[in-house]
Amino acid sequence: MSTATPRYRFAPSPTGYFHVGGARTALYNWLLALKNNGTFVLRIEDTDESRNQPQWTQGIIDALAWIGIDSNDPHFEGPYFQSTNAEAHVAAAHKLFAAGHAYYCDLTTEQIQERAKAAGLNGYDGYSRDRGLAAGPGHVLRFKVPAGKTIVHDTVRGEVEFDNSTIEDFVLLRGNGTPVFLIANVVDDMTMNITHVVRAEEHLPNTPKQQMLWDALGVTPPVWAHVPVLVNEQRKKLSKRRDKVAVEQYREEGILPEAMVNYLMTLGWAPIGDTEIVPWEQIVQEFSLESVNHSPAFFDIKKLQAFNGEYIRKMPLADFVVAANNILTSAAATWPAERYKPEVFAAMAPLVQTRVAVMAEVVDMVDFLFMAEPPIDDAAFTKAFSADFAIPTLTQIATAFETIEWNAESIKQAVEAVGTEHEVKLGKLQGPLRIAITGRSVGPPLFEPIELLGRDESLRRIRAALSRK
RNA sequence: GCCCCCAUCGUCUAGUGGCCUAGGACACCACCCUUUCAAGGUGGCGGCACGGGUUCGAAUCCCGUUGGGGGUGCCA
Repeated sequence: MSTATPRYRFAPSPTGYFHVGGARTALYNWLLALKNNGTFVLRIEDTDESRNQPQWTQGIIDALAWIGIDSNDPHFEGPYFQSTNAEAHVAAAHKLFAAGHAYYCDLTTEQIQERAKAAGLNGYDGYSRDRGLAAGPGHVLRFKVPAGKTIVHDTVRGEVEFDNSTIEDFVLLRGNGTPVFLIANVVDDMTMNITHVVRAEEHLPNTPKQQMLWDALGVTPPVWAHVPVLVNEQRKKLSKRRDKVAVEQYREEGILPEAMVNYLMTLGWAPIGDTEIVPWEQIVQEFSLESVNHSPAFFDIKKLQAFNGEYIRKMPLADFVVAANNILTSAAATWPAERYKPEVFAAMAPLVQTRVAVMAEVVDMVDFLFMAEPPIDDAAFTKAFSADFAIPTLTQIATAFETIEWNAESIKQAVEAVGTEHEVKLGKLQGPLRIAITGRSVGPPLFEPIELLGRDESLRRIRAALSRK
């Protein structure tokens, strides 16, 4: 509740690739820091014995940078590592013990369960509260939850009341003396002078416990805010196991960071007016925690892609060409690298830009220009060549192609002339031609790429298709 | 089981007691445009979970029901 510079924090654990839900939480904290001229503190919560991998930390920093959270920005502070502060966590726990707010217990998990079962209760019953145990191997330190109620003031949800009798005496220090998340998290927030804790709703049940810790340690708790979780189509919290949640994966597919950020911000919140596609600056200006929804939001990949398509179309052509070149020269390319011709793609780019929702799609859109033998879709081939006009018109088109001036306009005219003669509309007529040239039944407009491909290669492909039958 | 949160078109949302005959976006459908496919344009389909209150008046306030979700670790 400090009146000084607000300090927000994002505290992920480095247990894998970066989760879109984490991205959203980070974004909230970041934009609040920007909006209120505060600080965004990155703290890596790496105290899990087994699941941490150092390389994930860099992954987090890279992913944050990708969505615009720049570690060089003056609003950014960190990263800090929770494991570094283990001594402070233990010290705080000892302080709690010394002050009578905590006690040691030697019961094993199995014994606790047995007792609970016998008593018809659930969870730990406070058995060791008054046994006066000292620290020792296998003794956990538990917090002595006081009687009464704990009221959490949550910026997004209002007041949430918990009856302390429903909260068991939770563990602060493990049997081996190491601190547990609840205390580590609180002590770190304290030492880092965090004023606002903005995190996902799954932490709401932890909050009364943490608030009791702040109180017992004699420090005013921060402002709490719990934003709703992101869910999948089954309305379950997004999970690494069954859902596509890796930010890195979306990046690789060619989701633009601006689109990802904009989309994420429309989950649980909406900018003023009838437009959802808005610049980040506007979001920073209009956003408030008080206005975020209270219910979980479905992370809809289709809509993300629609946003992305719109962002792609809004890009200046030159930027689009650069972005596409990155994909086209990456491992995603389906042709030998030396066959790629940037100038050929550049000529095609305007025709491609309105036709892709994610950048990865440009590969299939132009592959026939760079592959020596683009594979032919058999079903599409059979269908296109089953028309009785197919062979005669295509044959005639080939003949015309031998002598016409070689540019898109006259190529189009030549094809149209054949269509007029056979009374076949251009839409139908181009079917066999398209298959012959591209191997597919759909794609970008045909005549420009035919020009780009060149007379000889175009004729070769048409004749190959003709003799395929 | 227990604790907590939540509830507007299929989905994301606008809406903070009269401006609501409930607005927009994605998806879907139709038409226009058109060189296939897109893009663009126009139009359409479709919603306040239910039941009680409060009020002159309720999507908006209260209670209950139902339905969802989260948590319930010596994980974070």
